[in-house]
Amino acid sequence: MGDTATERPPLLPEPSIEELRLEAVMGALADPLRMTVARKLLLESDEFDHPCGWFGFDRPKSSLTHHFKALREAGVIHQRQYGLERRSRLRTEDLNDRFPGLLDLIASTAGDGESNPSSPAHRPEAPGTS
Amino acid sequence: MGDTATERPPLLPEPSIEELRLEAVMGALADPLRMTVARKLLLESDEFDHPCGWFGFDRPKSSLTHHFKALREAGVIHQRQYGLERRSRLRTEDLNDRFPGLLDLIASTAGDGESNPSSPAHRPEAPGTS
DNA sequence: GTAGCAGTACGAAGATATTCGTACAACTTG
DNA sequence: CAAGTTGTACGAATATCTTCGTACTGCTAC
Repeated sequence: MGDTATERPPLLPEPSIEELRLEAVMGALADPLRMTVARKLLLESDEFDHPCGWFGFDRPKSSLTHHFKALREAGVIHQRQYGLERRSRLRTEDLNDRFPGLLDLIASTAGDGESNPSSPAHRPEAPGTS
Repeated sequence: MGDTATERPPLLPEPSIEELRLEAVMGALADPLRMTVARKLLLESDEFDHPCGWFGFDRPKSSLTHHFKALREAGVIHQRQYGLERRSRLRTEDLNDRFPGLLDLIASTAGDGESNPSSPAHRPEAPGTS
């Protein structure tokens, strides 16, 4: 598994660093589900991209696609086309560079609202194939 | 009279510090006009409450009332009933206490979008009652 | 007392965002 | 190769937010 950067699938269209606007980012993060995505990506993921099934939401798939797209278009996450599935990753560097303190803010308010929407006996297990 | 704190008009209903939610604050700040209000209050005002005419927006009055109410209900500003007019003030302490770094974020992105919508020859003068 | 001013309350129209069902495409497994 | 799985694309209904016009209130000035 030569995990070099050049081996990765292309990046889906997204705003450049210069185009990032604080209002748009905040608008994206105003939704509880999307805030949960960003927080989970920030706290529980390392450097790997995660498919949208990794988050353990029980919403319809179409809704999830919509929200992830909103996050990408606001500049909060990267999205790559890993073959069939589209994996997401927080734009940590860009956000820290453009809006220093924002990610700390998200991390520090972790226990604020709802963490996992609903999956009491259905823990989000790793997408590993057995 | 002595201008003590007890002399001031009552505070309009607002969420307590414990009730402040980051998502709600970000939702309020997602609007350009409301972001401008918060930024202007943060950078150009001292400790005084300002009437909504101080900001120099040329929108209809009803719209301004709506936006200021949204800011208050999200917990971004205080509002007091100074006689006839309703003056606004940033909840600096509460926001810094609850979401440290947020105000710095707003201040640092000052030159991002639009600053003053329109008031070239109508500088905001102090609301002093002569 | 009368006229003028500034701002809020209320209601409705319009735009926008969210939610979801269904159909389709590509990979994986046996 | 056939079946199953996962996720996206598209479209429509719903809910919500935004915007604005109008009417009303209370103070100020002369």
